[in-house]
Amino acid sequence: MNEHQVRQVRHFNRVVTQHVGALEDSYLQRGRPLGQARLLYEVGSDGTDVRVLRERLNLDSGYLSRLLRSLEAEGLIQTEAQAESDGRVRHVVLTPKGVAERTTYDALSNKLAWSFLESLDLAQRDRLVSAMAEIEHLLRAGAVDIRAEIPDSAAAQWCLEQYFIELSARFEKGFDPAQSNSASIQEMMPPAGFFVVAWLDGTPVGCGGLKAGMEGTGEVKRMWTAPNARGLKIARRVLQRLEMQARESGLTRLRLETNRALTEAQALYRAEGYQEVEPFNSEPYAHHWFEKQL
Amino acid sequence: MNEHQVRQVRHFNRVVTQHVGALEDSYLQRGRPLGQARLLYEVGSDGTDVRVLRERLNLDSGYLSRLLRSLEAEGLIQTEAQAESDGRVRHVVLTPKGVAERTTYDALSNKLAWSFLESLDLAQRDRLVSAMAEIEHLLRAGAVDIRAEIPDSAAAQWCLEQYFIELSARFEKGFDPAQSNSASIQEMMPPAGFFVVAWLDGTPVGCGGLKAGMEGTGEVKRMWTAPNARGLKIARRVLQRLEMQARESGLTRLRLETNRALTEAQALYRAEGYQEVEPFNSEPYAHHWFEKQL
DNA sequence: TGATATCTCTGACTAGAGTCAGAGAATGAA
DNA sequence: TTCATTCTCTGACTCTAGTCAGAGATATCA
Repeated sequence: MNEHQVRQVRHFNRVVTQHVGALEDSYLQRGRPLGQARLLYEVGSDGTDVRVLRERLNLDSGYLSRLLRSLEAEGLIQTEAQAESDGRVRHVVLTPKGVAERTTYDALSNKLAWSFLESLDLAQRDRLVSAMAEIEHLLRAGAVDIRAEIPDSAAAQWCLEQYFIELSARFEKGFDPAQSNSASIQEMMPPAGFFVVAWLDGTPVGCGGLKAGMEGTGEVKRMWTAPNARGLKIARRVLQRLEMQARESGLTRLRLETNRALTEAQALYRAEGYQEVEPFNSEPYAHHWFEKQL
Repeated sequence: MNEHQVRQVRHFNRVVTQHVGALEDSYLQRGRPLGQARLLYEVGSDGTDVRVLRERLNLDSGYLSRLLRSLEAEGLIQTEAQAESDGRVRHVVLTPKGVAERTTYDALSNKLAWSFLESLDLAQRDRLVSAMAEIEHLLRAGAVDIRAEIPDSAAAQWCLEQYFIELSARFEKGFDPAQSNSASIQEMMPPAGFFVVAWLDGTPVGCGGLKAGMEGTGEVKRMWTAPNARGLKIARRVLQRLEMQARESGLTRLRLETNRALTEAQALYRAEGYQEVEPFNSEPYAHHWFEKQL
């Protein structure tokens, strides 16, 4: 734990919350409690079911109901049961006045954001905005959690499915798992193997499997990262996790094969110390074979 | 107002507050309201006068008193009148238990900060930390406010004093305002002239004056930036503000002279379009004379 | 010395945010 | 058809945070 870095993060948190706190104040200017303002914002211009609001904002149903009542009393929203659907759930829509009010809040948010940029010159604004993008990106990367999972869990299966779909699209001749060398659930499950899923904000965004073989050699299989989560170094972390597990299981060598279409994967393997070797199997979809001593 | 930038700032604010909000939750884990926790933290290991706390945290005195009472009831602090000083003000110190508790909060903060870094690799950590430093720096730069001020206001006088102190230190032969060409209060005050002070967080951090002369020519004087606020482009903004004012007053040319020790000032003048010219006065401390057509 | 100001404290109050228990209507499963 | 479940709503609370008005002690100014 690098103390200088921790101190910088703490200081940053303090400064930024101070700045951002100004948003709450500007929201309160409208003379409406924050809870109501947030709710008004969340209803959105197309309307929402009450149950969805409850879930999204994570509110007690009684509390939410009261918030809705007060917005309704102000003439900002209307709630009604929607015909043709579950008669228990109620649908909330903004009245014209509500739309106007929401627009005002939106403008306030814009104004606050602009106040961050306003007195900077153009070059500084660019730097600020890209530093912000960088931080978001890295926070996102840091929020990824890599967890062991059995390969027939729903999450793992979903990842594998996405993986196959992607291979079909990217390989010149498509991809049919049945034609390919095996990596069955059993083979990637303890004690024979190992499987990990990468999670981000409650959804799986990547996976990878390890299949133990003969003579201390394991095989890395099914490495995949969701398209919307690339650039977060997820595959690298998955791979490192598999290697860790391989070492713990007493394996001394890892092998893998890959298709020439998957250039970013090859780059990763080389960067992580895998050496290209002669084909060690007859995988029909492979063009490159790699190996690493653990 | 660049929409893309505004959107990025808003998004950043959302993401970051979400992340940082975790701190509050972790503070609440200790089973103590946030207000008390903050106060405990602010008392610090050396103790503080109650009045200072009131001012720093901006709390109502009744409210603060009650918060202190509850921390006292928990055995975390002690308040006592300090001998040898104003008998009205009370001094708060942490008990050993209070010190321990404060240390725990500190550790929680560290842990949260660390959680930002934890699952990043070393290169990513460096990038995160420097992006954070960059943002802080730019937010600080953005918070600088440049305001017109009469040059005998307390803030202006303080700046001028600091300016003279700095010149004395930096010039080879020291600096004596009496030896130097004049830039009196009258000369830098409307209608003859103009004076601006740069403010940051309620304290003056820079200044600059404009002295109108003959034939549409004005002189820029007393450009200064506080050492702890350099790198924020304050001098540039002050200069631009003076030029704006000069144009509004119908001036068509600005002049200024400077000492060879002030290299960063010369760089600024050149960057802002000032041309070095032959000496146009006999200022004894000057080595370079500049001029710009407005 | 007396008037005024300052500092801390107590009492009485408010608003926001949220929790919890249950009621009533609609829905779904056996 | 019945029984359990889901969804929304009302009523009754709680806790935190904060405001406001003064009281009592101490300090300062004229």
